[in-house]
Amino acid sequence: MQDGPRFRLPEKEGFIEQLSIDCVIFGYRDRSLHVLVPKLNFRGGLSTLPGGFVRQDESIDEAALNILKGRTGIEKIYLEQFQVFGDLERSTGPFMRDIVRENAERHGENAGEVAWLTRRFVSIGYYALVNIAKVVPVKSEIDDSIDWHPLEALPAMVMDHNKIVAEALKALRNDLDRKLIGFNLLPERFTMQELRELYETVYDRAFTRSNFQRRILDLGVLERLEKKFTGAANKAPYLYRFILPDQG
Amino acid sequence: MQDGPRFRLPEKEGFIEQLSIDCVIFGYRDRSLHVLVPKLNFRGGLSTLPGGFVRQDESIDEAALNILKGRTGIEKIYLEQFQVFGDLERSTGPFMRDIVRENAERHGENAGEVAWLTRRFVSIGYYALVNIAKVVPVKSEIDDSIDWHPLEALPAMVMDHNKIVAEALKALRNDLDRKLIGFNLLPERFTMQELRELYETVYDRAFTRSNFQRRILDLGVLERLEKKFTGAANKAPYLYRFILPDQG
DNA sequence: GCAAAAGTGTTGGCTCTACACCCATGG
DNA sequence: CCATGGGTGTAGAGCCAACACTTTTGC
Repeated sequence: MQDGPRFRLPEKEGFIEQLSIDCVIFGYRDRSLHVLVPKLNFRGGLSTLPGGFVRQDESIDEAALNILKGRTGIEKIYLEQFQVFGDLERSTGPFMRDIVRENAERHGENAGEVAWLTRRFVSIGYYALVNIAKVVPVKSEIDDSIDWHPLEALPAMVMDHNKIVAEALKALRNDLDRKLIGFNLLPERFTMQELRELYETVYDRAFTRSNFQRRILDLGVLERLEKKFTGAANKAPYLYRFILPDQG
Repeated sequence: MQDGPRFRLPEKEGFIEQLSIDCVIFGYRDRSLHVLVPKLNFRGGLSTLPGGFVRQDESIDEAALNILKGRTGIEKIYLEQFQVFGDLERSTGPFMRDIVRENAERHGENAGEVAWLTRRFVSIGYYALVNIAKVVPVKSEIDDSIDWHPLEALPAMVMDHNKIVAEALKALRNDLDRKLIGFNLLPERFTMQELRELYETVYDRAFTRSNFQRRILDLGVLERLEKKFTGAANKAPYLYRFILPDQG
């Protein structure tokens, strides 16, 4: 993790007002899906999803990508827009107001400059899939820390952010098989067992080893590579790599 | 169709800026999906999707519902948020600028008051399913007319609105079977043939009559009602009605 | 009774699942 | 040569599509 410069809330100019982006960054480790969650350096140490705003000169996808790059250090990242959260009640919590007030106290600045942050926001939800081993989590200027949390043990987050994660998981379950995107959660080369365990984790159920292998290989999107000799007293498994179905 | 009062573009106050909603209203008639599309009363008679903005005191779902009510006269309407359109290029067309200029010319008002409409907009796409027979299309103040257009013969629309319809259709195809929502496009009571023809229209392929009937009835969501005597020299079909799977 | 369309039953093929079997690996 | 885990083959169940057969209706 890196330390950012002195904290400063973003300024109003240059952003679309009352529109935000929240990202659910999924990683996979130890047979658990993990979510990358920063903890704020304000009282209570509240957790929030990594998020941001949309600049006037970038598309919403670019905005999401920039947020994701900034938090993971990864350039090419798989992301999917899955839902917009626009209820009235979602922003009425006291937490943004507290943040703005505390910010003013700390820096002796005019709280009015960032008062726009306390307004109601409509937020576009994106989820991202990353190879957890390649991520170097980067905390932002307003974060105390940023860590991977297993889905089963997420901290309580501000506003509706826990609900956003739940919806992201639904979307992931809906997409994983149809869009063949699971590979984004694994290293470039992986064994069939690793892939199967990933599927079992996402869908929270067992897949018969032999049948899973056949089903996946029949898709024709995996290239078989060399064997992986683990030193264990058993047959060495093959490594596989994902190859795109023709079309560049 | 009704005539609104004298045309006036909406004013900035009270809305979230640079955020809009576009609705793809699907109806079904003559074995074709139709979309309700207004034509603007400005030069060229451009067509656009029914749309609107989000008031500060309403959720995005409420905003979409209000737009839909206003255009169809229907209170209870099935709608689904399916995608956000936020590319930079989408709003760069000249058409909104023309509308604002023409409005100023017509009413001798200060174009600056509605200049906010010429800015970049991020738009939330909703699709709605309605019983076409129950809809009384209502044109807005800036419309010349509003009509149902078969999907195969949509007019060219402004900005990316044709693309929005295409994405709405994809979403509908993805949802129709999974969510059992096709009934929203039909009258309350319908024959199995009508339902099958609807499916054939949406998916643009044939379904074997007998197998379709079995598959649908096995879902256990249809109530069989009285027979429908058409006067034709053949067996009278049953009418069916959709019943919600338990839970109120 | 005949044509037309609705409703029901039956057969065959395809797919998925469970499970058995063989193979490689290192001790 | 044995224990362990990976890869492949096979039989059975379940699902789905095609199609045949029966029933109903009005002339």
